[in-house]
Amino acid sequence: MSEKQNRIKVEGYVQGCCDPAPGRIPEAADEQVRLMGAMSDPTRLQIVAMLAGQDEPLCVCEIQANFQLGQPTISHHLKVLREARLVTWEKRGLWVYYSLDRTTLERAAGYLSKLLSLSNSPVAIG
Amino acid sequence: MSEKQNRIKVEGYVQGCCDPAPGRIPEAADEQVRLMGAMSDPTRLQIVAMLAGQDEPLCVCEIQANFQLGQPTISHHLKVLREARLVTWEKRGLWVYYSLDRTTLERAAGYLSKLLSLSNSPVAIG
DNA sequence: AAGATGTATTGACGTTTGTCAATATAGTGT
DNA sequence: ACACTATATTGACAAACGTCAATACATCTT
Repeated sequence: MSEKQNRIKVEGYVQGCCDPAPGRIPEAADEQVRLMGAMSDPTRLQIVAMLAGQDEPLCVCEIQANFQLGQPTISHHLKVLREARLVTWEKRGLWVYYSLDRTTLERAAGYLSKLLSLSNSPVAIG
Repeated sequence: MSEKQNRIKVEGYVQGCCDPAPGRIPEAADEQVRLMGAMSDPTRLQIVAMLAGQDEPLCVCEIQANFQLGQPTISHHLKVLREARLVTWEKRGLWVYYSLDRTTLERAAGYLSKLLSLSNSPVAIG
């Protein structure tokens, strides 16, 4: 009554050795997957970090000047960040200015923190 | 003396319209890119979330039972999480048990939080 | 109206990624 | 020794991704 031995045989061959879900499956966290994906490229994460360190928005060429990448590539990365809602943009004349969408980054940071706090809550001691 | 007009012409054609780095470029955050990459797949993020909600480690088959994916695919995702040091593993008899490496997840959460706190510090009000 | 400039879009191409089927490895029980 | 089981590894393949060159679009200047 202690060891793991709940294998289930169906019609002679093994269907699966263990029960599916332990506790509960946390929701799929669909948005979080997209956020992590948006930040999983070195260029994009650095753009996010650049914008995070800034009070004023940055125009595309200012951003581009920090990388050895062509302008279309930077534009592409900015589009990914835009679609993930990690940045907002605003057109002023010829220039387009990007800034960090802090509420979105807060959701990402908050999600990871929530995961960390899921199971180190002080449980029953008796 | 106010508008953006610092284009630099070199030998007749434009070299770049803007100065490269504003403030400072935050370090490349190499590990963070790998962490985000490891969590940018729905299956892997859900595995992380599952482990986060658990006090006891989970064996591979328990994890697999929550997905409609083959065993080699789950094994592959676990390998990615292992290499990112987001999980630790331990072999007990036939089974391999995985648990969350909280210190790594803390670094990821901490990094995002640090980005958020970069520029909303109370600055000069005069 | 015409040229120049900042940015976005398109299309192409090589690389990486997620998945599976097949196989290998290691431990268990008979 | 042999069958069985849990997990990892390998190889293949299609889909997604990062990058660039070329082009389009929008705005400014003259």
